[in-house]
Amino acid sequence: MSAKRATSQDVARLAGVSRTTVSVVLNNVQGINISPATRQRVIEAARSLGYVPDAAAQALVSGRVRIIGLILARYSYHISSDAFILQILEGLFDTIHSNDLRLIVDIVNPEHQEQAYLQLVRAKRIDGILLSGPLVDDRALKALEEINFPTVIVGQIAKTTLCYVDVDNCAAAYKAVTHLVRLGHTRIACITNAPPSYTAAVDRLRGYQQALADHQIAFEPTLVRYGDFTIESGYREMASLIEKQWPFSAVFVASDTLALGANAAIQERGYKVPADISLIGFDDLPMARFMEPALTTVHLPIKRLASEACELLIKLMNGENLNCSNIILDVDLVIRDSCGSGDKVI
Amino acid sequence: MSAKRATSQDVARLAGVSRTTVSVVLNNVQGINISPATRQRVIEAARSLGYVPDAAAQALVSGRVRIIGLILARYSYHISSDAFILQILEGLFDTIHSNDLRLIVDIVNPEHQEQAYLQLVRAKRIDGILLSGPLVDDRALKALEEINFPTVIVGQIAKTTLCYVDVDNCAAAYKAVTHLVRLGHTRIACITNAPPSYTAAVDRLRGYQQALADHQIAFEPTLVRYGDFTIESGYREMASLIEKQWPFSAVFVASDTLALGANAAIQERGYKVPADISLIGFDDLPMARFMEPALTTVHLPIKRLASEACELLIKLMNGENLNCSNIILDVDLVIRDSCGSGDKVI
DNA sequence: TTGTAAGCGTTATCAC
DNA sequence: GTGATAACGCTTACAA
Repeated sequence: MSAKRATSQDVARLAGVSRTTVSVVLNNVQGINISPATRQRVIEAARSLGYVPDAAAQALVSGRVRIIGLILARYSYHISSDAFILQILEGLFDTIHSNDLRLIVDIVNPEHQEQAYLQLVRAKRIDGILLSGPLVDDRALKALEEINFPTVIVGQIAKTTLCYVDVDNCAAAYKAVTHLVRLGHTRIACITNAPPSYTAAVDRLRGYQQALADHQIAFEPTLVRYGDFTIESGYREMASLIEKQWPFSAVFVASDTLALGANAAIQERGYKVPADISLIGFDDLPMARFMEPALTTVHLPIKRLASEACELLIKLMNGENLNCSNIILDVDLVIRDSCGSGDKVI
Repeated sequence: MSAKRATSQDVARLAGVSRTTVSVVLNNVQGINISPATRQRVIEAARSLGYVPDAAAQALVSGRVRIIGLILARYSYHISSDAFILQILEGLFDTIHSNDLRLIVDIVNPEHQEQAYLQLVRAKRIDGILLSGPLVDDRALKALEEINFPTVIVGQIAKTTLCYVDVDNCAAAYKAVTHLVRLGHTRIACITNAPPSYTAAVDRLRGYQQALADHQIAFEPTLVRYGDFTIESGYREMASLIEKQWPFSAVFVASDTLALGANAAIQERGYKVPADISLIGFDDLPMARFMEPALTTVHLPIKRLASEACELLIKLMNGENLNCSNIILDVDLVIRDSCGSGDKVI
């Protein structure tokens, strides 16, 4: 009884009409007049049978599955400390739900994503794709472009004609470092969020360098370190920075996640933040305000980034041809307690 | 050209065989002998055409979609600070991938989850369901039980015959609080991870009380506070605890997320951890080791919880009828720097 | 060994 | 206004 699902046939039978009528009524097809009585009977029958159309059958005939793919390009062992993902999810669900869509989430290794998510597209498992994370040159992406598959990138990526939604990483980093400079710091180290193969990392580093240059501070290559998305890398690179004994009084860490690790490295070595070393982050994750000390950082509107991306994608899926209408969101500096004056150098 | 997907018909034509043969070869159907030459030709044709079977068509005929649903019962504004979710995801993907499955993620409001995820089941969008989070009494869950739909709960839930995978929350909390007692603390406060309507919260509180009782420490209702999953609630309840001036020297916070907030509340009020107040958490999230001070906590094997749950679910989906074979994983105390001796009471 | 034909549950096109 | 009928792309008895 519960075992056998009701089909539109069953509904039709119960309502005493044909399957066509059931479909027309339930999908609210315009331009066809169904008598209110019949309409009512069908709706009633559908409800009493607990009828829900079979998604596969609908997909087969309509060509659309009403599922969006969220592809996270991440090393799988990174995801558990990547709070970014959570904000994307939170930003996505409202839009997803209000459009009666579903979300398939998958993770692909940034190094060999070949085919990985293309398979979803080829099997017609998704109608559109949201790509997040450090995507470098990628053949699969090229394929998406070629077949003109609805795709939006959350973040950025070198040379592509695909839509993206992002912040201006360079400008954001510039803001952060300028804040440090204004506080009087002249020896400012930098720990990137990721290796230099990732555009976001490069852009943030560029913002750092530009801020330095615009304030007549010489760029010291020895003061920059490359992180790799993890808290651990923030800890490790900060420790290395301290050990090398190059004098500096502040650090721009291009990710709050790494800043958490950096903060621990500093304090475990007996230095105080911000008295000895000023620390500025990037992202403004929920935990930033609760770090000890509360982290000064650049606020990224990640949830909005995600929902804007999703809405853009939906337009694309509806066939609107907005070629490459990218969206760049603004960022704000959030000043808390991790930055002090730059009159002392360790 | 790229526009039109190849169908099994196309492959058959190119290989000079029938669609049946294509299906048999590509699905590696046993018991049917196909000449190696033919087999090779089919495979070759499929590759050269970039043929991937249409998932909807396969689903329609096979009755299975090869998709698992991960349902997160959360208030949407909680998810961005719920690092738990990330660990679940990380734990899931390996199993998902190696079984050629996909994952639909959805979030439902714990208060009215009616129908929300049942719709996925009814529309046959998923073959099995993984439920995480604070699930209270729930009609939809009853429905799943009735139709015997493959379901595994990550966590626990009152009165259900559904499978679950969890830790012994009570025992884990007992371990944490006993650690505090052994350190000499006798005035131990408690902040739960969630309101008392959630089983995990109640179990952890019970462990706390039991540890107290077993060590002849009187239970003080005024020393317990209820959190609500968020960092903010940890901060708020800790602040309230301090304000009330009830003497205590240690706090058991039944969630690392809340412990982060609690830690900030303590330090912002000029108290030191652990010199003035000892703090012990629950979960051992990746960030716990990097808190200032590094947080002593109970390690929950969340990734394993997730992968075990997934494997159990796969068995269920394969029709193995292991009725209610629950799995309870062990937890370990992780001693770091947030607990000191209990000889002082604030 | 390979091919033919039926059917999965919808939606959509037309006559009626 | 409503109801047959044909797709959609695949798997699988069954026949050759």
